[in-house]
Amino acid sequence: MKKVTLQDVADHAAVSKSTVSQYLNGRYTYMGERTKRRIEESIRTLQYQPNAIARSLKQKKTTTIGVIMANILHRVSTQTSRAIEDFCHAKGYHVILCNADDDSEKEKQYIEMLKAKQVDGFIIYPTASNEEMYKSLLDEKYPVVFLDRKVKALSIPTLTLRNEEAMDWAIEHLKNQGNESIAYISSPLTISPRTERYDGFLSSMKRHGLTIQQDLIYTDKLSDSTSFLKKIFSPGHFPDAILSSNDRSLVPVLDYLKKTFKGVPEHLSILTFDEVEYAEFFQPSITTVEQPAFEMGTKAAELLIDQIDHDGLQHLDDYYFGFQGKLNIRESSLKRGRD
Amino acid sequence: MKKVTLQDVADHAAVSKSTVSQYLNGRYTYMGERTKRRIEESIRTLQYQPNAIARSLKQKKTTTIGVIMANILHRVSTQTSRAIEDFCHAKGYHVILCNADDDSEKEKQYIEMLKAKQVDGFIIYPTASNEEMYKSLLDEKYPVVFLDRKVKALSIPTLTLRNEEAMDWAIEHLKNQGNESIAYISSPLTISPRTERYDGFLSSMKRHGLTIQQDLIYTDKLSDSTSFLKKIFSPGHFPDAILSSNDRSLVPVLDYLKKTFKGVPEHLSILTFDEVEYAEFFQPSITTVEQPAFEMGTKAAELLIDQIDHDGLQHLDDYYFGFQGKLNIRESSLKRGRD
DNA sequence: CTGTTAGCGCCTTCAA
DNA sequence: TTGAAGGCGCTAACAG
Repeated sequence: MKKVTLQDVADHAAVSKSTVSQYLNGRYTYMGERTKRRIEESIRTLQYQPNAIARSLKQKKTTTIGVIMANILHRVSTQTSRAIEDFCHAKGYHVILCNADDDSEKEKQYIEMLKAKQVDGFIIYPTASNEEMYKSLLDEKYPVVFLDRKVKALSIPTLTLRNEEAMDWAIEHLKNQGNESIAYISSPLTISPRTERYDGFLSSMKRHGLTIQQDLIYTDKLSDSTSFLKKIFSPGHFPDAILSSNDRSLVPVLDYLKKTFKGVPEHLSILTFDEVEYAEFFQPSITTVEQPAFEMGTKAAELLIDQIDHDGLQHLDDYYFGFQGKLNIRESSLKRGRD
Repeated sequence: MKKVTLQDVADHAAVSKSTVSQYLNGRYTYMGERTKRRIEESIRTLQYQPNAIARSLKQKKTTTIGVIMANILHRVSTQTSRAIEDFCHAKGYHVILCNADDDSEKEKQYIEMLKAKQVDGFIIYPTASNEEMYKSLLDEKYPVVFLDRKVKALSIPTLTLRNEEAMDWAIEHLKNQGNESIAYISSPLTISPRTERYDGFLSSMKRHGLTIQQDLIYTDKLSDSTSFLKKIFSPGHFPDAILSSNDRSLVPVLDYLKKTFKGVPEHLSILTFDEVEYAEFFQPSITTVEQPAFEMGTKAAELLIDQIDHDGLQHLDDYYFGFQGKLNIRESSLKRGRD
């Protein structure tokens, strides 16, 4: 079954290719009612479907964008990508999703491939070490939006959670609930959300007059965190609370507590960044700082498509868009849950 | 900054376009060492990047596949899509992800758009009512693979969990733990996994000599399930166990139990289809039937790309691929957890 | 109001 | 071993 082309339709309707093309692109202005009808019918009977590739070649526009994220398996990424897809679909764009796993080589490779595919723009969760690549994208006038992480000194719209602010609320809440010594667990401080949260933790602790205890702080590979947990959760050391910098770093904590204490001790508060699915159903339910993932994804797509449609990056007064976190206060951090 | 084309490279290297094209496609066989080197250098200095769109137009191949799923927010879909993406990336393919939300109109629209974009094949979570569309895909020789749901009477490779088998294991396990009266909750029986599980439930109950109590069975919109839950979880009615047909239908159950009993009563077993994130950390931890999502995604991609590469659907002896579920036995279904 | 023409950037015979 | 020419399917002037 051969593909039917514009030419076929033109033949069938006894008009020329360009007339059909006009019709397809809604340039009816000067078209005879009869021609129009004939074309319409030919299209229907031949089951003609335009070839978007050919059109793209001509128009230098693919109505496709590339999204390069760290890992779709992360809940936040999933939600963000869904929001992006929804927005794009509404605007007639398609989304090619790539998982770079925070590997800058892989990221680079993906960007190259997507450029070859002539995508109209990029939404990227930038890795730490690919500034060159990003700069070249800018040089080539590719519309780009960054999500979740900041890359300093590039005029690229960037959307992130306002980490310091959210951290401050978290600390304040913990303090209000009577927690004095607060432990902190995070993956290595390689990307901006982690450093921002960590810095925010330190400064907020200070601001609230709480003592920062270095031996209650862990910022290294989670797979090696057991001895840290063992140390801080031993008699005499027990912190009042533990603050986890994202949903992944919560896992070893819960794991350890479950194994060692058959649950969360009454006198321990838990709070984590990132919303956890079914957090309400934990015992105790877990207090979280939730990112507005849908909002952020939608906004990212909107900014990108804006750039694409006004072809070229428009100058923005501010390239940074901070989003407010939401503190979901649940049992795990409430004083009254524990006396 | 104009895009540099094959022509530019040819000019720069003082050869013709076709020679450069040869070079790009690895047809070195008869190429002079010097020409080769000149081309190499020109490409480098001009930073030439081939235009995949132009190539696609000529070759009628986009190395892009379309994936149409119900909803990426579902954990299983996320995992499957990640597996698909990984496999495709390894094979040099790109993935366009679409969320049809089990809406056959939306699905149709997506398929049309992806056809226009000339994707090389489809992986689809078919909705109930789009047989026409699927048939036309087959007629047009599009490689297609179905995931998770069966559409009868179409020769399309289909991958699903072996629902009846998994259900049988679940029932057997529950029975072994001393559960006699088992409640069942499911969304409306619109797609094959739901009907298969439901049918499996009925027949397995029978086979194990357990009484099926109609008033303990709910197969309707989850948003309306409260009165059902209220009824079965009232004194005198309480079932020994409740079996949830997927992760979504577990939510109202946990929700109700949490609100009403401040947790899961000692004497109630819970078992759900679909793995639940952090299920181990629930109190009690939840017993689940896990789908091998990665395996299924990988296999789906493999089957599809196989079809694409051997262009045209190859005849298979059997178009059905059943995958074994994994029963993750945790506290929520263990007798000893409760006496 | 409609047809002719000339590409978009690349690949692919076929000659040279 | 390399080049010239034609065409993939569509769009966009410019004529007519």
